[in-house]
Amino acid sequence: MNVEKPRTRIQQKNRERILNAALDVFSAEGFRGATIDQIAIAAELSKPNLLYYFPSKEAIYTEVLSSLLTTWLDPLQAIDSQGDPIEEILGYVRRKLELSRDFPRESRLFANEILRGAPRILDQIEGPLRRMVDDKVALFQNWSRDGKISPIDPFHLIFSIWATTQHYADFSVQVRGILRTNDDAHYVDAEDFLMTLYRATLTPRGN
Amino acid sequence: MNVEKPRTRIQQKNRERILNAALDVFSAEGFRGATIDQIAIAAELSKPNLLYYFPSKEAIYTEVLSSLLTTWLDPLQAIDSQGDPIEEILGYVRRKLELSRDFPRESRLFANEILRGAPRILDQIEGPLRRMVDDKVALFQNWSRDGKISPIDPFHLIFSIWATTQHYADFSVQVRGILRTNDDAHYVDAEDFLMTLYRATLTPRGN
DNA sequence: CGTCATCTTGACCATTTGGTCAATAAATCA
DNA sequence: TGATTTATTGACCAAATGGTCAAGATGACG
Repeated sequence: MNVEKPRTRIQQKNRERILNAALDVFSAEGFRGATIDQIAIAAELSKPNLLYYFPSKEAIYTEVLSSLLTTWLDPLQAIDSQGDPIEEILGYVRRKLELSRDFPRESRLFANEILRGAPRILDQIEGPLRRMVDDKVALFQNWSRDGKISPIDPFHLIFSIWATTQHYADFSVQVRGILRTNDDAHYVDAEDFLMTLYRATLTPRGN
Repeated sequence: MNVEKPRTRIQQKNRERILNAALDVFSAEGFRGATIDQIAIAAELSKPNLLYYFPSKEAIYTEVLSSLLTTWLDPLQAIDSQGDPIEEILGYVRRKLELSRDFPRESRLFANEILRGAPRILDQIEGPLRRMVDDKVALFQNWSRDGKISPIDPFHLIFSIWATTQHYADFSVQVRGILRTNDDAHYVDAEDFLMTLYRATLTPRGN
């Protein structure tokens, strides 16, 4: 998967610094809002030096974005068709929420890209992601048919999970402003709430 | 409320055109990504002419943003403490979803502003919005105490409603990419799903 | 140490972009 | 109609920004 070839350890180190700094800046300012200078400063390199490692701002951005994508979509794949339906789905919600808590920069960068119309990852969405969603949708429908979970629309179930979990990263300013908090303590309550929300919805009537 | 004083009808018309064009461009490109030229072209005016009506890009942006804000937060206020608890909350969800469908530009502009850290509306969030949320949270707690709705965390309930409804506007590219759709037909299914989701969660056990 | 490859940077360039201004055109109105 | 106010624009400017380049510094290695 990782086709990179960081020949020297200096290259290794500086590429990492740049990509990390770029994630900081891009996630906070968006692609257009970010400047090479900001990234260079954050990476503690001069601008021409940064451009020695990457040919352009665009190249840095696409590398950050694509390196993020797999990690970001992984939890969905991890849903096990052999496991207990409700626990599998709740586990997915939990993992997505953890992702929001632990990787908010990635979440915001992704959100920003989608907001802008996903110009660079639309094929990823209409390709691999769509296939994986279709796969899980079929699984959910089987679970519904077998009475393991309530008969709800599986597409919108997935959308709602994405929405509710990513909200805590993407809209964290609003969440914190309303809860009057600066730390991540509210993630505990968020998890409780989401577990209740989805358990209530997924548990078939008669249980 | 509207303290504007559009003296002539030309001013009236052109200010409207500019604000509408600005909403188009800002919601699609974000503040930094948008250029005065783009807005001017969209409004079919020359750039200096546009700057005859508004002193700066910033001024256009803040006017668009603030004119949006009241409309955006209104539905929350409309929740009636005298109505049927579950129907009131479901009605709120429905109205928020309609807002996403009918005013996606506004939703995306708002989302973008929050993503960037809400630099221009943080006081609105920590002021009026927070007060309104606190008010409704207290109401929900009363309903919970009286057994009218399930005992769930009212803050996170509100967050989840914001998240699930705005998702359809803010992430519409992703939603459409996965559903293979270009129109708004999926909003019907979305509404069904959300009604089921929140009814299942809010209905107290024993009903 | 000497040589070669890698790394770093100050100076520079072209384009984009927010914004100004003086001059002109179009309304408005006495 | 003529005078005055309002609206419009081409030309222009300064700053910001993405990117280049030649020259020098630093490492790797026999």
